[in-house]
Amino acid sequence: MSQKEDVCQYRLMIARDTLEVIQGKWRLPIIISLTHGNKRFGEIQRDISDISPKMLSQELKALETNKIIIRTLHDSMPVTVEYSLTSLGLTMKKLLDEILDWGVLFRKEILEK
Amino acid sequence: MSQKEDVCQYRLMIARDTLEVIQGKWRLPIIISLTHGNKRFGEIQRDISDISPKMLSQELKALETNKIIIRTLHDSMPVTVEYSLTSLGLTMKKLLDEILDWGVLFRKEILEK
DNA sequence: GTAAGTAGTTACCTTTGGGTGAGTACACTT
DNA sequence: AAGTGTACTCACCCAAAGGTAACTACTTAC
Repeated sequence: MSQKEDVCQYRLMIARDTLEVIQGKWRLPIIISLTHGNKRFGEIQRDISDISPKMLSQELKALETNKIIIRTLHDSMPVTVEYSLTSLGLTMKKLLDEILDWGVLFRKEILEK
Repeated sequence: MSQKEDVCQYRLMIARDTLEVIQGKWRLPIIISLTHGNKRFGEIQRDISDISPKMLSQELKALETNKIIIRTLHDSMPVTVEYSLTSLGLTMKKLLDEILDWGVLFRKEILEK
């Protein structure tokens, strides 16, 4: 196999790793919501108005497993839970920016034509 | 609603636009394959060895609809079809690079620990 | 004691995404 | 005339993703 093909194969493998983390309808929205500050369960739900508590709970767990976010329990009077990005989660900032920049471009090129 | 919340809502909307284009198991791999040069149907299939012709055909059509790739028919002796990135497809380069960079980081941080 | 807000869970159902295997249509080779 | 390579398509099936509605458990406010 040529070196060029090797590079392509390597990139395809890496892309699958990233995809495993961000795949699905809700994970990127949840991460984006958390880039705007640490949030409680209900606050994320209000940001993403059409997500059900089931999906939110499920996807938060998956993101926690992948060490993208962290769940903190506050033993205040009404027990509250705070979700925040981990240092690994924060490294997605550039990736998120590119997704948003491209989305703007796509909207300009396609959706508005 | 505060201005900060408006920004968050706007980003969530844009992210959905991008997601619509790249969502699924195969679209990013196909696009990545095409960043390594224009390819024929069979060549993409060889790059992504576990994709079925059905899925490849289906996803190529979706990417063509979104103006990410273009299908060119060559009336050579055995009729061949060449797929290539459009100018819009080429604008995904930075996004793809971030996905790959982050995948490398993720592999280092999680998969290798 | 009733309501409202916290953060979820559970069961059930539908939809979609994707897999499998076979078949098609055309041309070129032998 | 049989086989090979190109680029698919079609029918069928299953599992995963996601939606819906109801319910839980705890606390504070009224």
